[in-house]
Amino acid sequence: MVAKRRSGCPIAVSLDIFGDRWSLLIVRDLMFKGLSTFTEFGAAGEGIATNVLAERLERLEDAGIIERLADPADGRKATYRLTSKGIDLAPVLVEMVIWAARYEATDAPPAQVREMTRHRARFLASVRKRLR
Amino acid sequence: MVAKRRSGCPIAVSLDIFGDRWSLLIVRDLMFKGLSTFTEFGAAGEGIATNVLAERLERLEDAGIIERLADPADGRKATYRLTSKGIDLAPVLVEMVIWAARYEATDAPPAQVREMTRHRARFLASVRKRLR
DNA sequence: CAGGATCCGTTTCGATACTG
DNA sequence: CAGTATCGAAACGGATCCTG
Repeated sequence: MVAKRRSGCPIAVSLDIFGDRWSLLIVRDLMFKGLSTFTEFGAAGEGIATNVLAERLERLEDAGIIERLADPADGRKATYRLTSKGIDLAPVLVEMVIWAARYEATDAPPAQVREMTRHRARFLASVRKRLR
Repeated sequence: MVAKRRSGCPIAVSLDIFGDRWSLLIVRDLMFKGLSTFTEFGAAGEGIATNVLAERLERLEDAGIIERLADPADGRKATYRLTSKGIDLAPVLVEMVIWAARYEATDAPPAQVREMTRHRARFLASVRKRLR
């Protein structure tokens, strides 16, 4: 990891998360789709390779955005979930979804997207409650 | 450019913008720093190479997020500015800045960041007004 | 000189195969 | 199931060159 360069604007320091396609998708899957295991991310994403997935999960964990919970009964099994820092990414994700639904979506937005758009605050509250 | 894969969630279709570090920085520079020329982006960013900058400007223009305005008097000179689609990225950027300022910023947030955090709606309105 | 385009060595990515 | 190892392909960044 290269040392962070200084900048007047704090967006810059978070580019490792925001500037990466896979990290964002993993957070989305955790936040909106209720996924939590390695295999689920691999299957549900848009085709992330296993090595890349492993590296991004580690990076997100190092950044304190997700935490890894090893199953005490079965060492092989592990689940991931968002930390409070990760949950606080919800407004960012929601704004992305709203923007994308408006300008980029090709098919009709699903119900969840409509809920985000029409009742943003209520939707955010329900996400927080569910993930906590 | 690879064909877009289908997905239930519209974030996926916008990864060309959201999943790229440089595109995000260019939009930020246009939106919050008032930059508008090739050279300004190159100097003010965190060290983007000219070839990469040229390609991202083209990509953002193709996506309809920025538009290129050639100076009719001086063919050498060109300025870029956000389209309305690009301006509508403001809420996303603002949420990113707020999040980053809370969790990642190492130095005290500048005045602009405080304004975003404390008076989000007012700040967004002023951005819209200035960029229109 | 501004705004790129081209070339090229290096890094990173990603698909597949493999392993505890 | 949850990841490593490998390796070719793509992207990056730096320098330089081109064009108006």
